[in-house]
Amino acid sequence: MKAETFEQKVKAIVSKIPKGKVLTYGEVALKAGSPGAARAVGTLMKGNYDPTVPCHRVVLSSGAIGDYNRGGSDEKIRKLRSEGVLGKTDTRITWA
DNA sequence: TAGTTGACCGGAA
DNA sequence: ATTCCGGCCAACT
Repeated sequence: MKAETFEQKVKAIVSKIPKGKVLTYGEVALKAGSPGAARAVGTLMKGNYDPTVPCHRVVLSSGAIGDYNRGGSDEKIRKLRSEGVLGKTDTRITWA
């Protein structure tokens, strides 16, 4: 076995996020095997973004968007609206 | 090895 | 409703 870093695990999980859906950092961390490591997830993202990892589909559990290494929250929101996750004027995630 | 940092989370004032 | 605080985890220096 090899000791994979969270970076590898998180990347695999985030890349598995279906289109039109978003996960929170806490959810990703939970699936990564470490519940509560939401900060660690963000830490890895900011230093390791990948074209195969739609990190723009990862948002804060509070409903906020969070930051983005590719154009700020504005670009991130814009992508989420393109996915249909956010409304045309919505800038926050809304769960049922 | 230990210390610091950070795209967070949740509760309290 | 907004703002402040502490806590959690992993990576970086």
